[in-house]
Amino acid sequence: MYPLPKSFYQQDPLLVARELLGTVLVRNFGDAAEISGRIIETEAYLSGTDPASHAYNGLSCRNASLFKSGGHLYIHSMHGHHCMDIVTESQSNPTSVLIRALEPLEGIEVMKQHRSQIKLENLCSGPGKLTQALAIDKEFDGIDITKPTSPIQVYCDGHTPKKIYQSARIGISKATQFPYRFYL
DNA sequence: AGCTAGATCTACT
DNA sequence: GTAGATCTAGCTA
Repeated sequence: MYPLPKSFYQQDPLLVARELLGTVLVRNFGDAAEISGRIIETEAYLSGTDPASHAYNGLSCRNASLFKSGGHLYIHSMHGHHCMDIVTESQSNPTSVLIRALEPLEGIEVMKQHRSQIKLENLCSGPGKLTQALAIDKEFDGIDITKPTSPIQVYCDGHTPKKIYQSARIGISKATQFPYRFYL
């Protein structure tokens, strides 16, 4: 069980999206409480050629975190929910990986409280659901998750996925043909 | 100040 | 599977 290093995130988002599957996302509250879940669904967003990316129309106030280096978070709100991206590559390449779904591991009772839901499969099975379950909001936009003090970390625990599926991305209106979604 | 788009969720059928 | 609720940033006037 070791945290993924900064160099891991500074690679191609398509590779990072695939390799993140099966790793463990940990939400640390500073005290004993901890929530974690295994990443089971991701999507890659590219720069330049990808009209679906929030970076496509250039730098603005809301997407500034996308223009940081790999290993930072990009949190954006929409439809009354928050979505969480991990930024990939470097400042000159505003790419990222959207975390779409987790399999709950630790802190399931706390997740249920955050979500007002009791069914396990409803806790983290969507980008807006998992941010709510882990109590992630705009406060976390732009933080560096490779720092040991970060309240959000991603660990590799040696788990290797059996089979990785790939398909078109979900919930977008542009560039829907690119198969940049990965899931277990 | 008003309008729209947007990487969604829930409850219901 | 579908409809309706939901919030915010960014744009236009």
